[in-house]
Amino acid sequence: MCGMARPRKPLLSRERIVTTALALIDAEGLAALSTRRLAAELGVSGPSLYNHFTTKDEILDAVADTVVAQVDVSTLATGVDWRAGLLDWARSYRAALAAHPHVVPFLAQGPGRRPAGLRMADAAFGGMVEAGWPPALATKVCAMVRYFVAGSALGSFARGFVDDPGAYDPADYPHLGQAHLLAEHQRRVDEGAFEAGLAALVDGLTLHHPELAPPDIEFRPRR
Amino acid sequence: MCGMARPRKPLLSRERIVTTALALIDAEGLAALSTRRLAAELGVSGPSLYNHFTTKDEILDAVADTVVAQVDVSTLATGVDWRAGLLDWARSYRAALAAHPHVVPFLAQGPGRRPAGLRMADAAFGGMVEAGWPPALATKVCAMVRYFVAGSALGSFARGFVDDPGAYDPADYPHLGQAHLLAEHQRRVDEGAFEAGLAALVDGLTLHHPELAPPDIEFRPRR
DNA sequence: GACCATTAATTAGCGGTGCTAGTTTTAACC
DNA sequence: GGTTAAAACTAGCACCGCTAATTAATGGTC
Repeated sequence: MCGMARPRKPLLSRERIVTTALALIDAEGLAALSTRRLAAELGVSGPSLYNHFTTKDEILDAVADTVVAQVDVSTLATGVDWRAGLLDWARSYRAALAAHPHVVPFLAQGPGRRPAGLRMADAAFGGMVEAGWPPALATKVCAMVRYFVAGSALGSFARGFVDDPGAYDPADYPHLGQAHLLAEHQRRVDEGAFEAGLAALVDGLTLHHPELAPPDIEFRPRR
Repeated sequence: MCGMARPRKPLLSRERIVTTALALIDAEGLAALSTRRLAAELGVSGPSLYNHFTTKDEILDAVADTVVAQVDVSTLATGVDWRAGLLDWARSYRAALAAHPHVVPFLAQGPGRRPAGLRMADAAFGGMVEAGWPPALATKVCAMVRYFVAGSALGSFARGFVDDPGAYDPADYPHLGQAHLLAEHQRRVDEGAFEAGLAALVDGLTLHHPELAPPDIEFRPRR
């Protein structure tokens, strides 16, 4: 009779499902995202999700794409200064991923056919090529930025160590006496390492490809 | 009577469980590792595993530790040339992780209390400090190497693109016309990007910290 | 050798999982 | 107005991590 069949107005939409799923993943991790749990969060009963997505993986794909869609690639398009474009892109890329670290393992499978990931790849590769990088090298530059960003967003380095002064016995690990202090400096350590590594990467690339550097950059060891 | 209780010789051991689990993960991915499936692979019935590990996560921890135990940190201990130590460590680190990419998301949660991970962290940090790096910088150097290595082992850049000439419509992605060709050059692209990025990283660090460079290194743009 | 706690296997089963099938009601279209 | 499609539901399957209770062999102690 009235067993809650099709409602007057749809209770679900792809967008609502995706944003709720992302919130749940952020709050409780990838493992907490089950179809029943997500449906409960949406005030709906289990299999209703399958009227909007054919598979749980498809939901995850959509979640991943909305995360990548937050990356700002505008500076890459200027085409004149690849260093500035690369720095801005990498920082925005990392910010987007680090805001949702539990999604990173899924993201790192590559863009595949996800439109936001492909738009980013297109902008990054195109920007490097237009700035003068030969295509084969531009590919590698994009790859190494992805490596560095994904690795830094995948898991905190500092929080990988336990916050327990007795955890690291000096007899076993003579140099880790201060390691338990890392956790409380997480942001400083992780962001500092990312910034220092990114700067080293870009300057190393500049050093190895001086023909692409704008003429006003001078590279000498500062002694 | 004889319903297969305790056998004459133990059928399982922690080591056998771990190596079988790693093989299963390598062959079919993390999701394929279920306790029942692993037990079947070992010729044993389900819950028997819990006589040797208290939890599935504990099995995964042990798997992760055996992967990290493959990393060679010997060059880090020489203490004189941090550049050579860093390069050797990073290459061995990447080789160990890339041999088992499905374990990387788990590994990237940090060493925690896993002994092999801690031995590696101790050797890397200690090696940098002994080579002259101030501890705060040595920490960041170790972190950025982990970022780059984990990111590069997490998922192939090249195989992230679909091997289908029609997958990337030039109207949508004007610069991705050749992207479908990446898959067949996977090794060359991924390893080339890793090597180029690693070299850039190390040379960038050398550039930023000339006081730590051995005197025979000359850094000038080669025009 | 008798005894006994420990160990390592077993089966049964609980609550949770992704997903399918089939049902019911409403909306949208011609 | 009648038909088709859409969007919710319930029931249920095979699998999941893990617990409990059972059984038999081991290793140590008197």
